[in-house]
Amino acid sequence: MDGKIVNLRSKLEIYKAGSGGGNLADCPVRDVIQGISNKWSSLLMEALAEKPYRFGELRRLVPDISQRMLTQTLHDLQRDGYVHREVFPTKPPSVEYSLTDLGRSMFGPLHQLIQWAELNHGAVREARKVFDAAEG
Amino acid sequence: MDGKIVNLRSKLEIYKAGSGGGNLADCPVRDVIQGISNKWSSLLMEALAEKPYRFGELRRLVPDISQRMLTQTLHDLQRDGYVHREVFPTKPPSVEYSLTDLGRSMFGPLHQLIQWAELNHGAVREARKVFDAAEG
DNA sequence: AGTGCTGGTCTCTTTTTGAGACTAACATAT
DNA sequence: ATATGTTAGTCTCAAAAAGAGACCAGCACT
Repeated sequence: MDGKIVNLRSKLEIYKAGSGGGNLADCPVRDVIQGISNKWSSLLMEALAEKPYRFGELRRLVPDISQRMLTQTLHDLQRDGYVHREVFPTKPPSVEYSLTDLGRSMFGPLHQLIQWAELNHGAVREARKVFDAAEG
Repeated sequence: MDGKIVNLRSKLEIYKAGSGGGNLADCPVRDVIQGISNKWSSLLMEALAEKPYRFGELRRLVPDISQRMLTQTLHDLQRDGYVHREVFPTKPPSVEYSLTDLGRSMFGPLHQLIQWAELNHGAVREARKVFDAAEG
């Protein structure tokens, strides 16, 4: 019965959940989603899901990210608890980035979305072509 | 057997899929993911998954989006084939936005991610608190 | 004649991102 | 001994994107 209520609940309620007044603006779900909805997060998560990487390896793996944005995105992913950063006292020092348990947990659904993109990028590209042709 | 090969394939390969030289830079999957990895797309998809909305309704539903970004995000979602835009010849004219089949298809995995965020935003917020306390 | 509603566009300012030089400490090559 | 490369960044400045808010046309209602 409670389950029924949950099912009937408007999907938007999930976005509002936890913000008493039904206010979308300061919503914890948005807060979390926006942390991973940026240009580089999903790509770096995808890389680190494969195996841990060092800073320079990631830079070579993703050649069109700037060093500045790589630093910053990794920092943000670490702050949100998805990524673990470990410094090894080699000379010169090396830093390894790996997914935490929380990161692996989040990567599950993220990977579903990436797989959808793999299967459907043809449809999306076709839609764009049609749209661009129609408006000029 | 083919399934085994797919399973063994590096996860990053999905991101590279289709770009012959293994080049991540112009990859169709990135192209699609970046179309929905921006500040407002997932929120508007969530709203339109509930039911079709008119422009002004969306604006009131998401009070902190600027009119300019609402126009632009809806335009981009329409271009990628997720959203249908229909103009009704009322006075003044009204415009209704709704999900297409492709949009509903994409919303499946997206919604999984949003649900993850709902379940885990506590952990993320806690991680941020710990991180911020540790570095000052 | 004035006001309001519609779904936008235009301009200006602030924020975010990108490109690239610069750092320090050590290893290796010349 | 001196030059060069490696590491993981930071710093500065330019370019792009986003936000704030004025403005628009067409019509209804008062």
